[in-house]
Amino acid sequence: MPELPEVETVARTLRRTLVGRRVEKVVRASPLMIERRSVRRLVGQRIDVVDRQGKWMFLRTEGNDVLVVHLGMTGWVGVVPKETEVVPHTHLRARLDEEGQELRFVDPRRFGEWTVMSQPAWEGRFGPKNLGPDALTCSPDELQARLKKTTRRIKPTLMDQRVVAGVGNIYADEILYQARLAPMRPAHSLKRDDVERLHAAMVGVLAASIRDGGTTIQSFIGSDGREGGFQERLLVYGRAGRACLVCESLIQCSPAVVAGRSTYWCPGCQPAKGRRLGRPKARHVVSHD
DNA sequence: CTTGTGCCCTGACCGC
DNA sequence: TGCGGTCAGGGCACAA
Repeated sequence: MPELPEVETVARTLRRTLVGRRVEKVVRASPLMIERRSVRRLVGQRIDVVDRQGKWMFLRTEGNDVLVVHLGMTGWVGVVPKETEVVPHTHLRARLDEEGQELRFVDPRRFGEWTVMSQPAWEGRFGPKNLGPDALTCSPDELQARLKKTTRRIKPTLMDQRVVAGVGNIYADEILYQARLAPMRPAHSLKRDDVERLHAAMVGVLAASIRDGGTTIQSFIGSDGREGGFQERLLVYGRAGRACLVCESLIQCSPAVVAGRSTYWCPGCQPAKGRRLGRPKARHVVSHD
């Protein structure tokens, strides 16, 4: 469930609590998720930088290695006092040079990733061919150029991390709703003003969620132990059968738009291609300020 | 190229 | 109270 805003929330906490510290000793590393060679490469290294691109975190060490962290669905990473209770599914405990502090990685579902690799290996795996520009900093022009190249529907395209990095199922629905675009519209059919609305909605929704510390639906907890607040501002996700807050049409839910993934949208505000949009409403994009 | 399916995995939830 | 079934979904492999 962590998407860009949740990962950014975690990254900001790690910049405060982990950057500049050295991993002195790994107390425990579960072979279920963490390779021995990753542990070997990490021990003795200082974490210098926490980068984030989309849902991926890249922690650079002084030895020019990269600790790749993905939270998957249920991942949690953070720095805690070593006495802190060890919760189930804690896959890594590492002692830091800061007295009594421990770096921990927890992931019940094990959809996450925790790998230490060399810089060249990192470049091979996360080059521009494999991971698109971060959704927060992708320009409207770049977004349009990327959407133009494919006949796929806009929702799966937006969720394709090679196209733009950071948007998952929940935010895709919120973004398309605010942009008044039907999720099944072919990506290459979007006109300039469609893309401009899409870009504004994408940046607006993601930034608003970051300000709220992310969305906590089932499980997301920040590195500082706090839940997010954006779940209270979701306008379509999870609202199937309820009235649209703008036009009062019933919110639809279908798993058919993206294979196996639930998709929520408003048939009134997000008409399929061919139907004209209704009278534009100045306040359609709900302000999160 | 596209779409669909299934897998990984656990916990929350629902109906009986 | 308990038990089995279903669902959730990020990323990926694979088939059509």
